[in-house]
Amino acid sequence: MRSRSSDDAQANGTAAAQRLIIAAVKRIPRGRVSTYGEIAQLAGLPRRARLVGTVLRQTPSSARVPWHRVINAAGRISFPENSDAHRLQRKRLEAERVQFVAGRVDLRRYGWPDRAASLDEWLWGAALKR
DNA sequence: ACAATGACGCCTC
DNA sequence: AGAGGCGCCATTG
Repeated sequence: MRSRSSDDAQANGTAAAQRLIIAAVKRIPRGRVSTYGEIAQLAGLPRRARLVGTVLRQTPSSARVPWHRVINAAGRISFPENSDAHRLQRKRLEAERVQFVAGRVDLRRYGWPDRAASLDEWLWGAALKR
């Protein structure tokens, strides 16, 4: 009985971290995106943004994890523009109606969870903005 | 065991 | 706004 419940507490050992990260990514709603850092935060692993990428990289496509909904804090896809991975991710996001403007996704609009940088702007948004 | 790498992020210029 | 520098930290060589 490998009582690894103690590991889970800290989620230091990567096995536990991996589980937590995958679970967080699965929560991202269709048509929305999240960032590596945000997912790490949600998984209870602050400061481990890079680990999120590492875990996703090691996760086989058969796991059916919506990895394409994870982008970087700049609102950009973290794969080289001219790579197949980049094109695939962008294609999948656009298929979910996530819009790209100048190769970038507006996190205020598609970001998940809702990041009301300014509750005021979220409430009054368009109205104030003009 | 040590050094390099990277699906990152934040702070400065 | 964009680019560079540095911190973070698990994985790789």
